[in-house]
Amino acid sequence: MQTPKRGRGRPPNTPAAIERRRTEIIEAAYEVFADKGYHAAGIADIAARLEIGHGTFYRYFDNKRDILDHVVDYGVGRVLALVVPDDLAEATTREELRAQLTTLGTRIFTEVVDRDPRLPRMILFEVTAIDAELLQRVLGLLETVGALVSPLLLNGVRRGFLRADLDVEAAARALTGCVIAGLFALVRKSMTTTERERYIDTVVSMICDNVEPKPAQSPRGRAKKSASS
Amino acid sequence: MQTPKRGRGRPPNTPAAIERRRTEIIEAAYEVFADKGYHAAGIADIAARLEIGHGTFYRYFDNKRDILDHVVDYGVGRVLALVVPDDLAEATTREELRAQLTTLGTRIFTEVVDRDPRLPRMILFEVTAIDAELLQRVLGLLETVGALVSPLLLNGVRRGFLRADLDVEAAARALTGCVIAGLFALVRKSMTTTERERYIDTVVSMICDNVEPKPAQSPRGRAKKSASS
Amino acid sequence: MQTPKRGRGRPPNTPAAIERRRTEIIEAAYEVFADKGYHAAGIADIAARLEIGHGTFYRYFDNKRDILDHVVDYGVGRVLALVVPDDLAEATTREELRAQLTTLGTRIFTEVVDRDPRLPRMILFEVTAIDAELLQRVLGLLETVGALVSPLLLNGVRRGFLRADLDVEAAARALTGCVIAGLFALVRKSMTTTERERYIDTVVSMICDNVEPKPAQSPRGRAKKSASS
Amino acid sequence: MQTPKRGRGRPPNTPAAIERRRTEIIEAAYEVFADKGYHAAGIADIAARLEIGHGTFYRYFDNKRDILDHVVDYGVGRVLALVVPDDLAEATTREELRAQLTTLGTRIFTEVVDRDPRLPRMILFEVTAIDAELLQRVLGLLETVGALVSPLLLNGVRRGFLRADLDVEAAARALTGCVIAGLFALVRKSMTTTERERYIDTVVSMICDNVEPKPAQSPRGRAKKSASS
DNA sequence: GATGAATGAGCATTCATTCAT
DNA sequence: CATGAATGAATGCTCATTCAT
Repeated sequence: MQTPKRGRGRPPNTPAAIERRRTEIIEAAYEVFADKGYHAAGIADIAARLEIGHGTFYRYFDNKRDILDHVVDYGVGRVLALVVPDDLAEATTREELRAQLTTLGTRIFTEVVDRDPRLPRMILFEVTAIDAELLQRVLGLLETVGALVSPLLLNGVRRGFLRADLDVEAAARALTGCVIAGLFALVRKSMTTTERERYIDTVVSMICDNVEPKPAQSPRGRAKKSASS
Repeated sequence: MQTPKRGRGRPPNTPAAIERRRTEIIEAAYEVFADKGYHAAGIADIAARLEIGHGTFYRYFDNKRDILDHVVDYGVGRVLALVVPDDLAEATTREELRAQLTTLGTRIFTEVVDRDPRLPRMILFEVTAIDAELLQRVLGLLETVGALVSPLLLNGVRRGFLRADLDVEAAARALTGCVIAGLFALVRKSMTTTERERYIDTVVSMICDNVEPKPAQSPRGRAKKSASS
Repeated sequence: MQTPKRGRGRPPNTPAAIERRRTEIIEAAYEVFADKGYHAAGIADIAARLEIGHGTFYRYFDNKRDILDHVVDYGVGRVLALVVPDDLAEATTREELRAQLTTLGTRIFTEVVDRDPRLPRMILFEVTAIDAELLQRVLGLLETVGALVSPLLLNGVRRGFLRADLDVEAAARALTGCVIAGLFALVRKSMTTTERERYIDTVVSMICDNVEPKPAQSPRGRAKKSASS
Repeated sequence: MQTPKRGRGRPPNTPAAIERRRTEIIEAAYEVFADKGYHAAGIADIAARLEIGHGTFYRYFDNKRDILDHVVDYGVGRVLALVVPDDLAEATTREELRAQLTTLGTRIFTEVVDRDPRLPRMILFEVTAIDAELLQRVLGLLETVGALVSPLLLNGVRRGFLRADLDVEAAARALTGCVIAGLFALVRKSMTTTERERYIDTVVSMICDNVEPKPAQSPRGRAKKSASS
């Protein structure tokens, strides 16, 4: 009955090999958690996927909860690697910024989501339910991501192609929210390329083409803010 | 062999009383789930909170999962009751819309969140992790809420105080995302009134003061929109 | 949700009415136990079948175990009524006995089993598993039934158309066993009329055409027993 | 949250050891079920009897119902091992058959029952009540046992020392029934050796000394059946 | 008398974790 | 180091029984 399945028998001795094993386990755990959810998944599932004994798991991680932190790192790392990278070049025109943000958005929805649609669900919904600490961690992560956008906006304000009185922090958070809403939508059901593009355009425009409120109906009032800047 | 002794019997006999009891249990479950999380919570906790036998729970709900649906209804109902209500009056000017949206945002962050900060966490993070069905349900709910905003925007477009080419659907979704980001921030840590106000202002402005992009590079060319407006 | 189903509202006041109610409950219990088995059946099932409150059950019977005794009585009573009755007339010839036994057997397999195939399963397999007492009771019942046959055989011996040295008790028990085997077979799967007849004939013949063993191999030896009789 | 401390770990690693453990558990389950009955018995009882954790039980069997099949195998195996074995030698005379059957009967009542009087009760009354499948299984088993006798009888018919028109199938079933009746009697109360012997003799004689019905007693009457039919 | 709301003992089952091999 | 056998805390759920109405 109990197939006396042989372990892999690849004994990691060197520090490097140990690290490799840890990574394997994390990846396996990611897969298992993504497929079945944290609670429904068992350590045995993870071990089975690697064809290692489940006792072995505990040689690399303290407990089930412990590995989750690493899985989050792994997942978030994957996102950031694909999204954040390079083009930190400061935009010099509104259109450059528009292009930057559009690229960013496209990447998130394409690179990330298409590569593994379970990822956003995993991070946003699976992990956040485990305990307060992980929730805070993920929320902090999102905040951090938002913080990455701030400089771009600040640069726009400084260079004058974004409205001078823009609350950069708030706008960055709003932008993050727009991304989240997009992810929510994708978790819910897939979107066509056109839908994605239009959504991204709309959001980017909300940032880039956001002008100071005109003195409303009031006839000849000069824009007050331009003066103050 | 079996010695089930007691049977005190405080009997909700009338349909009304039964409904009351159901509500009590739902509220208790809400509290327990909000405090300990769905998985950590036991039926016994819910029963204990009401000082009823845990068998009684099963007279009113089929099982642990069953009540969760009702808890969601209860939670969502609370939100909607506070937020959605009346002011369906169509805005006739940009400033009216701005006011409408600002009020809406303020309500969400104040009425809802201040009344029970656990509510958004419960709905967004606790419930969504249980199973695919509930996840879809919550996401659908958010979509629905977004759909409620569309008419407001569409009205603005029709009346000419929102940019003519606005993708109303996308903008509504973006707006929803901004709300979510705000809730995320509030789940993470409380915000000062000023912070909230500034965030709301920023978001509302992103919608209301979003103009059609100028012909890009073209130097000092007059904004075409200004002409059309 | 809980359809507040009204009780029958037929309040048994007179002793006769009370007895009628008891009988109703016993019959309902018989049905329920026969359908679902004693353990799988609940008091609620019995009550539901009669559309009475399940508390009412306890006004007529002490507990679940208690009613089983009555159900057995009811079931056994049905059998006996159909099988045992009248023709106690003493057979005067082997053929008369043969006819008597054949009739008896036919009745058991036809009247009883055809009328309710669940009955033998109920008595033999359901009830006997409950506890030692009921097991003994059913076994005693079978013994009793066997005892009813003894006189018929004894009569045969006395009149000389059954072998003189027949162990009447043992034969009666054997005959009972043959009936039981038949019932087992019927519980297992239905039998054609022909199969039944052949089985009955075979069994009856084993009783009626059972002669004293000849002195074994010894050729023409006189039957010793005939001398002793 | 989870503090599953222990993990002593006496490890049946080899397939042989695993099988041994399985057998231990089956035996323990047999004892427990025989003593308390299936429903009254708990997995904990079985585990306690072996002084193992009750979680261990589930390493070897899927669930409570699962092991019952094995317990039946175990019980039936014990019976068959003691009863069925060897002497397949074909009888050449009626007396040899008589001896064969007598031996068989004696074995059943002595070897089997004396060794563990609970066994027949277990198989016939405990197991058959669990569910339809097990009931059918046991009944099928009995049928099979009956089928083992058929050849013996058929042989007798062929050799001419059993009546030529014997319905071998029916007779085998009847014989099985006689054995069952004997077991019933033994479950009810013990029998003296003499009682057993007389019962066996009577039954065996019913088979071996069963002759074709004479044309009845009626003096010069032609065989009435041929006439009347 | 009838009712059914309430009750909680009881139990099967899961699975993270330990540790002897 | 790796393993997986053993473990038992923990929990959802059922249902016979009681008793206030």
